[in-house]
Amino acid sequence: MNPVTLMWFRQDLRLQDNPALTAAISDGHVLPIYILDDTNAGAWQLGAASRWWLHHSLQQLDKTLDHKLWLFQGDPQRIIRQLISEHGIGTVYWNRCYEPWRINRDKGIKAELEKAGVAVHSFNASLLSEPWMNLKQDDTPYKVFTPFYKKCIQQLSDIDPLKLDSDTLTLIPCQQKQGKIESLNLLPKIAWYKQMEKIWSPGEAGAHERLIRFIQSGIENYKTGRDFPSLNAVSRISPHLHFGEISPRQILANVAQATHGHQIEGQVEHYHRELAWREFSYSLLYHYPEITTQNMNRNFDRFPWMNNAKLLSIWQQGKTGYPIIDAGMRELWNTGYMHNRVRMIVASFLVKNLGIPWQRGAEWFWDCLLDADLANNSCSWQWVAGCGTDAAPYFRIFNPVTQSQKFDAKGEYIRAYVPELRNCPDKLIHDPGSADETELAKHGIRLGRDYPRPVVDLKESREAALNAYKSLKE
DNA sequence: CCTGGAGTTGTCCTA
DNA sequence: TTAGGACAACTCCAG
Repeated sequence: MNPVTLMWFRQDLRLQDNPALTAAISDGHVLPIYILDDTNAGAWQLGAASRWWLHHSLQQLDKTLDHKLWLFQGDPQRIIRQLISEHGIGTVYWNRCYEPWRINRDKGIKAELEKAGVAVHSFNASLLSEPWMNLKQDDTPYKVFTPFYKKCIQQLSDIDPLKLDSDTLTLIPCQQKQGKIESLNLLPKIAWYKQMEKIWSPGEAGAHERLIRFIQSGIENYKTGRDFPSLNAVSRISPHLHFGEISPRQILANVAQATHGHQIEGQVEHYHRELAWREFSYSLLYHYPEITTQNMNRNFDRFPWMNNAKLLSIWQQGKTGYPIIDAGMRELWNTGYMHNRVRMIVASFLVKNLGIPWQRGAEWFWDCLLDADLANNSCSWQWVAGCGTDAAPYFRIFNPVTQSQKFDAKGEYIRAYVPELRNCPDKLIHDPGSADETELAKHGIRLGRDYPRPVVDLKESREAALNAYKSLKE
């Protein structure tokens, strides 16, 4: 009789290019499980949007596993211990995760299992190179992106994804009660996700469809197009990537194959850089786990933040009176996503114009983003706030009106998410707060009633931010 | 250890 | 209208 092996799915909800699964199959009959772990996650339990995604992603995974995915909720150590004793499992397989709390948890589980004579095999399924592999010559981690990127590219040799022949897959069928995704209660009571259902297709198949769409139209204009939120020039693959429905290796291989001979190396290179940013964030998180809450640059610990709860709430709701900000925040709320350019603008606004600590922004994104990812979220917020290692200089403060004129000149993005400005002419749409009120009235907009007045003065708040940063030096 | 060059994404003012 | 420089210094990284 074949031995039973345990395949523990985590952030790798796919069958193809899944090293742990491939290894588990070659070793015996596979018992595939997923565990919703709210026990060990602390402050980083899955946000509401991520739960919606996970629900559907698990549904898809279960389908491709012939409805044999076992689902659990609770502390994985206890659950796995019990499974091993009930099913005589000799080996456990998983792909590595890199969040500090998951690393600690997994270490504990591995230690217990090995002590009990159960073998544990873990693999890299979600990064191009392990965080402890891509180091400087002196074996310390990189703190600056560009040299990290150069090294990262040099090390890329083998990007051939693993192929899985599903005929070789022999799965242990689960009992009725362990097969119900509904029992995980991942969906909210109020169905605010209707919009998301229209836009997104969680799961492995959806991930590949999304990538194909990007390769067919998007990547050929990626380098410049990626800055314009109304264009479809970005991949929108981040939530798929976060849940491991597709691997960076698969992305690279598919992009390379599809663009070969198309003479768009410059565009492809820029896309590679974005994947490398993800690697960089994971490297930073691994080597400096405190970055999820603490300033990398500790000088910022003395920063005179305002902590205005009312302003935070106005920002969250997208009612700041600056249309590009409000459009971004409403895109986030309604679709679980925000275009990268707009993420930078709204983040700069929160931290520098509203004077609110980056952690508050990171928490909101964590709850609202379908692609909420601890490494990317923490590093990106620190970058914007200027307290990261390789951060934007402090005097680089985005002006939401200038950015809007530059990257959404015709207001298409704004109109898509701020319906009350739909009839506002291009000339006024970027900054209705300083427009002539009789002029606005002609287009049916009364400030303070149809659309909010600006919550802060850009010039004043910019000055205040610059002074606050200066005060760090004293 | 020393040295020189470089560092994702901007804005504003002046000439 | 447009182009160029100031904004600050500091740390990182490779040679």
